Amino acid sequence: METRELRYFVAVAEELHFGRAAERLGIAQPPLSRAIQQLERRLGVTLLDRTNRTIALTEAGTVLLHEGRAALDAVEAADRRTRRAAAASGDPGIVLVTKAGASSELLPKLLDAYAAEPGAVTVDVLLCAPGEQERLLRDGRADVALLHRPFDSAAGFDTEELRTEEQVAVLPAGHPLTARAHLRLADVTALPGLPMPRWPGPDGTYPDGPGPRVHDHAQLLQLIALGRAAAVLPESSRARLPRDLATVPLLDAPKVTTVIAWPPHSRSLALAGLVRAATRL
Amino acid sequence: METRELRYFVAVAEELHFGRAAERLGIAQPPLSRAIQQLERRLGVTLLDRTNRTIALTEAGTVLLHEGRAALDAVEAADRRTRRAAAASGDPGIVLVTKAGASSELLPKLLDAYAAEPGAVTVDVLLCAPGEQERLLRDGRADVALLHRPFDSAAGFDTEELRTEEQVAVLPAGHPLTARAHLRLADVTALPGLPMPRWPGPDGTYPDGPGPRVHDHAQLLQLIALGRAAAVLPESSRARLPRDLATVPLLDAPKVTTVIAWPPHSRSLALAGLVRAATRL
DNA sequence: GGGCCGCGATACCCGGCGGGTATCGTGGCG
DNA sequence: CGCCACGATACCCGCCGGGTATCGCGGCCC
Repeated sequence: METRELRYFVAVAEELHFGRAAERLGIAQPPLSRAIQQLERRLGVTLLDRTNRTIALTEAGTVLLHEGRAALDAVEAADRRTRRAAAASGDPGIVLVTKAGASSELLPKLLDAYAAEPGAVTVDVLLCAPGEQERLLRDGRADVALLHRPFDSAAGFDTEELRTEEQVAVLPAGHPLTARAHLRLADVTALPGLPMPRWPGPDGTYPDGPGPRVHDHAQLLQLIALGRAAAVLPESSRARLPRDLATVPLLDAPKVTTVIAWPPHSRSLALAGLVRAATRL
Repeated sequence: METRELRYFVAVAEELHFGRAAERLGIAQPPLSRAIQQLERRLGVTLLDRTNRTIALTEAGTVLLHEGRAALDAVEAADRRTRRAAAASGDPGIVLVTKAGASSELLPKLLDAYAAEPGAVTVDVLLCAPGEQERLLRDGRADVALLHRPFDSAAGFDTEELRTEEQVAVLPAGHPLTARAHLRLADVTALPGLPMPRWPGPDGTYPDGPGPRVHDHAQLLQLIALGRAAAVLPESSRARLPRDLATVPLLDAPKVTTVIAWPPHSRSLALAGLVRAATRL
């Protein structure tokens, strides 16, 4: 199976429309139809149910969509990491990715601790939207990530736990609940007029619900300040909250564990040094 | 980057010889030379140092060899799992792989416990040589594995720990040391005339040393019975040892943890059921 | 209910590229 | 010093990936 075939199939499976998929791929529709047919013939498997107007994934097609995405990520990672290894030979810098707005106190400590080690290389920090880190790590744009379980999934990576912390409710300053010494999750998840915001899932779509749609930390904070939302965040994020927001400890929110994660087959000495520095913090 | 190019490069990088690599790939040597040149040009990276008689991997080439193998495994897994999903639609059986000769009491219990669950599907058991399991799991020939840390690496998989056990020394019956109530690692690793056997590494080559080369459990047991080797094995393997072998508890050997492992992006309900059954044992 | 439209499939053509054979250039080694 | 081993180059061919034109068909709107 060639990566070109995989790319084509993933495009069709995601769009469920040959025309749009072809456009996305920058080719015409007929070659795409033929390519998918050839793929099905070579696999000996029906991937799409064509009901002559619309198409749907078969069971096998669903499997190939998932596995194919993972495979394409792996190929892309091979490409990118090879390029980087050649470009930066002499200074094989590390790219660390983390959620924008998170780990605001841990990250500087980690960077300082690692920089003090003998033989430390430069560490580029990449800040990204929540849920994007795993993808960057998988497809080679990053070498190591700070993840926050249980929000982020560390499946498929090697990890070391760095710290565990409680969560707090974040509310507009002056909200009645800010007078309370502590809250329970149920108190904040169903506040009238202050719905919990919705984050996009791994596929880029938003779940249904009343809350405003957000895709980064700054957006979220602004919405809370405007009195349009409430949120539950790890207590370490308190340090970087603007003054017009208030926090209240939560008694029953799940704890958040910060982990450092890297692709399991990494062979980089520099990465090993960074992980060592992290675990010693 | 196409998988064809990756396959070609991996072959050349492993053989370090264009002629042999071409033979292995079933093509002639000139197209292979050209393909590698094209790959290098497209990546903008030198992958091989050609000293006009012999070739060596550059730094970037080493990276591409590792990442490329992983990527090829992922593509192969996509192919195989798709075929299996289509072929066995209706009975999407599970393939479980474990080291031949290990987990001899745990495995039947697990299979029985799972078979008793409602909705259980057939589980095919695949026995393989030590160190092969990870590869089978990665390239889609198996869905789930029983691994034994620290011998097997569970890097890149999701796991659940099932049990932890001590190790014992395995010696020919009648050997003087079998009279002792317990031993230390140092007592058995440097026995005159009874060297520890050598296992092949992930790349198929054997480390240097005096011990005989073995590649499966049965071989190992026969060599011990012949008085040509000693071994250190988990105590659960005692149950299936032939009578002409004796075991002595070890005080300072690392404990062995049996884990059930599966690819992190699995979506199979049947697999989830098997894992649940395993954790309840 | 009929015609139009949207969408996937088919037909056919072309150019590029993957693969083959023949041969060269050049170090290493006997 | 000359042969040999090995990678690179030159050149040719056939296939396949991609394009345009068109068909078949079912839904939908008037």
